Amino acid sequence: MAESPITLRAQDYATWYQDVVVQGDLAEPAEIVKGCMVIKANGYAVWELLQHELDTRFKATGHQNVYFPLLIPQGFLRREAEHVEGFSPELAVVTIAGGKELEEPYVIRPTSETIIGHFFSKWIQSWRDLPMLVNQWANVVRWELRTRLFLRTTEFLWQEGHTAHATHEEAFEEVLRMLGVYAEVAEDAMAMPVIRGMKTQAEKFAGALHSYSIEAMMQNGLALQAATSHDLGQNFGKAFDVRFQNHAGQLEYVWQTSWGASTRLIGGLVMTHSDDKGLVLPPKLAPLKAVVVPIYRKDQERGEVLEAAHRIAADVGARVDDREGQTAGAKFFYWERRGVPVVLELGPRDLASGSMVLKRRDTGTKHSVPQAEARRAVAAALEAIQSDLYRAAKQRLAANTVLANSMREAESILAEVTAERGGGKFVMAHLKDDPRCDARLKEFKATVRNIPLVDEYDGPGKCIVTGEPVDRRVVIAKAY
RNA sequence: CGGGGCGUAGCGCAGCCUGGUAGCGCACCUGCCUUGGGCGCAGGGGGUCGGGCGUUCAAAUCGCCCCGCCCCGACCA
Repeated sequence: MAESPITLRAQDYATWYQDVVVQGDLAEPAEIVKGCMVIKANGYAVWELLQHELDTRFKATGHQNVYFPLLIPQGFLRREAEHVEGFSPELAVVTIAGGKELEEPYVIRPTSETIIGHFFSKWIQSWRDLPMLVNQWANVVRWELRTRLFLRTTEFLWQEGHTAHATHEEAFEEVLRMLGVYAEVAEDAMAMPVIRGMKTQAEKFAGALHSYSIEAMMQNGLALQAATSHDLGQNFGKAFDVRFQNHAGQLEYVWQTSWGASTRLIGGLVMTHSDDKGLVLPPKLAPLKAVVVPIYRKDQERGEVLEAAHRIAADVGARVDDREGQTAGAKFFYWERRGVPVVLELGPRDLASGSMVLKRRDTGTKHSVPQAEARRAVAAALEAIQSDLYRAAKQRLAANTVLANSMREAESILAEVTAERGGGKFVMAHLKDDPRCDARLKEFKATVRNIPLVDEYDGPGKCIVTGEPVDRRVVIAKAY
């Protein structure tokens, strides 16, 4: 028996993750371009399914897709003080183009609030132009020091929604609406439970009034910020002079929002469901839902088996793995590593009995099914896998969430946690939204993930740093 | 930027200390054989040993310089 190409989770979780991504043919490190990755066909197909889940919901909530330039005049970033401070360290800048030094360098967009603010100011004159609801699917570049496939790469793919509204109330509704869209895609399509909440002032988006996030728990207990939605207030409106005339004829600055989710979601998908054998994909995001692996010895068997395999595959919408020169066993491992939810085994014994063997990727269980019921059996299995994966993830989240009532307690729970070793928890504690409190957590490399919108615990309590009253517990964890 | 490690076939590595025909496993190609969880046998192709300079009759191996990558730290709305 060949040795598994995948490091065991218990041995080194971070290496396991990298192995699953590479062996599952999702992506590989670009190597020749520091910190970047090549998204391979299997990974890109997952991304396309995710895009579809998101995009249809964006459109259903009234947004239209647009596209803005990759390059942004450097001066644009400086117009919003917090924004430039937050992003400057991680900018890639173009200083030479067409063989000549540019008078004003361009930055490669790390996000597009600034350039979109510029155009909003051209497009918006009247209350009749509002709300302005646009979304962009794009690539962005952020020069991070530490990269990991999908979770944090120098260049990544994402969508960024940008909206402008006449009132703060309306903008705030939009912020929560889109956070809800993200949560729905995470939970329904990705089978990944999330906690909706507000970021602390220390952790918010550079230039926002408030940021909101959905936070998921990976198998090693680390948190992953899966998507964000920002209440930008009038900050960018003022920086880019985006004004409109209200019903009374007065000029007002617009209230803006922005919200984004990226290819990072694929990393979350991997670390929510996959196992020591490799990738596990929830059926709704599996590019291939089922594969038929034919098994035969003699030429005569081969013909009969392949014929039945193609008939069944057409019936259930599966692919037949009819590659020659590879044994059935090798094919089982191949599809297992790639996360295909259901594998149907079909050999001479099955032909004789008019059945087939259905194997679930998530549980590894096999059972025999009459060929006549193939379609129904596969559909039922896919449905069961989708809901079982969600249930298991939800259970893990609950099992690894703990309460803490002092800083010492929180620290002792999280101090030794790393991405490699695992053992992470979501520590629920009362903490004031004050950068000095965030700073105390940083001493042991933890952060406030968010302040949940819905309090599922014991309501008000005393901040474990300042002793001041706060109205609910926050999520403290180590994060990617 | 500080500390550590590594560059030898597509991938993973040995060889270097003690200079003397560039090797192993996987992958790949051909043929036969096999196929219910990574088949086997036989034959075969593939290398400026990261780059430059030096020492030497002779350098993957010794010396100097340079480049790149990885890990830990710092950094990561």
